[in-house]
Amino acid sequence: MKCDAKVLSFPVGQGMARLTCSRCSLAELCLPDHLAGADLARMEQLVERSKPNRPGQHLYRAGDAFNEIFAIRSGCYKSYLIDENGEEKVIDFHLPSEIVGFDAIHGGVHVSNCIALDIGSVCTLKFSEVSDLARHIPALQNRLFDIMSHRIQDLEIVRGNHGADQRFALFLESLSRRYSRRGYSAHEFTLAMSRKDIANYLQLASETVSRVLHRMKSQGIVATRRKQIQLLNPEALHLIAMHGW
Amino acid sequence: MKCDAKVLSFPVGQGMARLTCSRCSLAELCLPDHLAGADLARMEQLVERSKPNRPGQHLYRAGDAFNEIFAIRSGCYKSYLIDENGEEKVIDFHLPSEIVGFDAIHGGVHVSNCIALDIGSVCTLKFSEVSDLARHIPALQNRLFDIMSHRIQDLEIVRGNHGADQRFALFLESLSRRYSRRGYSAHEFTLAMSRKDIANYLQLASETVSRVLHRMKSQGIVATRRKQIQLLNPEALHLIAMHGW
DNA sequence: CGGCAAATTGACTCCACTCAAAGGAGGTGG
DNA sequence: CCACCTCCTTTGAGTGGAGTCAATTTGCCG
Repeated sequence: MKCDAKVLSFPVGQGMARLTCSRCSLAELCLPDHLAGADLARMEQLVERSKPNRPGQHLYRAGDAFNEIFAIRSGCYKSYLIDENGEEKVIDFHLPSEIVGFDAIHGGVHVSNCIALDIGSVCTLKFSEVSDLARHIPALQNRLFDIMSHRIQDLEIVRGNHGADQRFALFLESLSRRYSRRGYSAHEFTLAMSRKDIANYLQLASETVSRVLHRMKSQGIVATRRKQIQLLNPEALHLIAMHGW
Repeated sequence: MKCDAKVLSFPVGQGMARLTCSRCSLAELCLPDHLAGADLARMEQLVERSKPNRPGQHLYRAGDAFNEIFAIRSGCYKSYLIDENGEEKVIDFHLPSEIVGFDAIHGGVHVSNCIALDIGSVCTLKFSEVSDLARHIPALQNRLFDIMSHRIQDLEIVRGNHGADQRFALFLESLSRRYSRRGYSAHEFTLAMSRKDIANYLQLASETVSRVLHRMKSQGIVATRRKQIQLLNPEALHLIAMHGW
């Protein structure tokens, strides 16, 4: 269990600053958005920075007691369910600054699983402390409602009966948008998840994802090398995302 | 526009009680669950009872400013989107005690539409007032988080790549469960929505819904007369819901 | 009764799944 | 360092289930 978690959590003075929300580049996309001054300071005291997760490590599993929510600091995480037949169902992928765990407030027990797809780290917050604090800081309460509302919006809007190409194009556009908002390139990024995971998420067979990708590559819309993907023709991609092939 | 809304909202003394949360049979499924005494009284003051909605009347439309959430008192409502091609996409159906509007907190503007499918009525609550009050009543804040979390859970879990029969069976079971919790029969209820709406919601063609229904009727699993449906063999229905046909 | 919309039924098509096999990438141990 | 193994990905061929188109029946409301 030897790892440099301590170094990350409590860096040793000089040069490297302590990682606080106020210094975090993701703060404005994350929980403390619209918080400042004393409010931000109080909020920061609730944050516990965990040691990095290795690929395959779980943040939580279905059945675990719900106590905390997690703000993703780095890496890519996957939420999934195991259905009554033992089949895995990918719910969503999560990128830095996104917050996971809200689906477990109701019932007090996690219903989904969350696993790291690559090396990544999260900030951990006891939900009871966050909600207590929210009663004293309206902006924080608003922020919590806003995040959950946003999640509901996303889930409601995703529902849609599209063809395979359209679904995949929408998926790429979603990733592109989210990456670029976080300061990464909108046109070249890493697909941290396997084709199988993508397929499962999009409710397609993994072979179909391969074929879609092949079609898009042959038309010069995207290029791939290993897990890297480039969007060479975002306009064409957008057309597919809108009106199918 | 002549209707007896007034009678429903402000009944005239004798016999019929004023409709307050404390006297509402749906209270424990609705927003004021776990509230009592003075807290419940303060909460009730925020509630505004609207006049009944006629079929086809909108509670809100996409683009409307978001100010209030609605607790459904009676009737069946439908949430839907209009996509970029002008196609309607049914998000969900809502039964009494369910609360709609949470998806509009983020952005402050409604993204979905909500329409009455039959005669029904709702309680209206200004969200800003509710959230202000929630800061003083922890149980109310918890309740709000709980309801939104529950909604997220439901939306996450529904995602699934099933066959037509399985999807329809799951739909019937969901309605059955919800109706029975509300004191209605679990085995006989009204499908307030059209076949087209059901099909749209389940992401099927309406013809497919007809065929599924035909198959189930011919096997004695359900019976229909007009919009009424009876579940004659819930066990068989459950098998279909679990493992497909 | 008449007219219109919703629901059903039938015939045909097509897209995505399944099954199957080959090609690559990464990891392990000798 | 290479051989081997395994898992992931890609590619191909054939099938099936749901969609589409079209015609008919049923129910609804004036």
